Amino acid sequence: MGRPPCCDKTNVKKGPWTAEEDARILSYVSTHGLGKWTDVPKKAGLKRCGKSCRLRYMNYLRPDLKRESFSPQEENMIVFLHATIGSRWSTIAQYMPGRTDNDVKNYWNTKLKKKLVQEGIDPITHKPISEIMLTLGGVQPSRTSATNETGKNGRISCLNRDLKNVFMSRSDSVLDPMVAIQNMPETSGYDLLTQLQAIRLVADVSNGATPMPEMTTVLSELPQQICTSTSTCTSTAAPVADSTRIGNAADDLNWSDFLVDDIIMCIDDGRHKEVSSTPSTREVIGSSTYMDPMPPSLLLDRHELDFNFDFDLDLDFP
DNA sequence: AACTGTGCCAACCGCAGTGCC
DNA sequence: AGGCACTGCGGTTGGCACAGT
Repeated sequence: MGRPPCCDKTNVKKGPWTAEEDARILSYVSTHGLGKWTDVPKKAGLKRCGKSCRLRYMNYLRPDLKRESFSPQEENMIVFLHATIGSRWSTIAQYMPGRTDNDVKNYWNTKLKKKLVQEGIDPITHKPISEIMLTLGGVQPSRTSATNETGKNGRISCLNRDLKNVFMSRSDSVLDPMVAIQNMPETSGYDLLTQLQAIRLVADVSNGATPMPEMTTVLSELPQQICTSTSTCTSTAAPVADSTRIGNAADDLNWSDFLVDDIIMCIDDGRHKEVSSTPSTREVIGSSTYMDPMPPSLLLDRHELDFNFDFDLDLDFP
């Protein structure tokens, strides 16, 4: 037996909203505030489902919504967060003031996905498409085919290949994340551990977890130029991590920086356990195998570790 | 001008999570 | 503990606008 309908479907209007209906919702919200959406149709005199009212307000009528198109910084932000936490649009939207989950989702589906494919990156796994082809059936993509697939000039594929070579030539780093960390070159701005902690914090917050006090301390100790406090978020969405934060330096990023590699390593009581990176990010992040010192989701490959996490992480917590 | 294809975005739908009784 | 109501999320769809033929 299925779930009962949330409202009387036969007596509910569907389709585009009229200006009058919008005005009624705005009037209702200004008087009664947010919440109790099931009461809204009755009290506002609308023949709409409560869910529909909520959606209309949150996605269209909210006063803090941005109308302009997505900036390159926002694009980079979405790609990065998608690579980190998967298609958790509402979480991603929380890091983008003025954007709704629907906005982000639509933008991803209509623009970013295609853009990544054009760059030779699989939008689901964030791996190079050529690499996936190798995995699926051992097809060795030729230079020409790689060129054709990227739709451009294979620039990204070549870059990935080159990075891969560096990566593979340093198997010691690959096999032991701690060795990898020790072998890491100095990254500009602040150290790798801090970067990883910052990534973990983002993942934790996105996973609904309350950040450990020491994590927020870590962030508070980040260099001033990175953690510029420009928070002016006006979003009504709750745990708002405002801002401009990841913005600034995202300009310098290339989307290949967000590539996820084949193998990530778990530390298991000192033993190394190889796990596939293919399960969805949701599974990884939500996994009970989440363990210290570094959770699987944060055992990023060399590419990502080299990634200069030069975001403006200015996170506000409730 | 008419038709077709494509892109985009608002809205819908079904399900999961949560809190209350 | 279990049922119910409500809220929120993510996937999908409908339809409009525009470009191309």
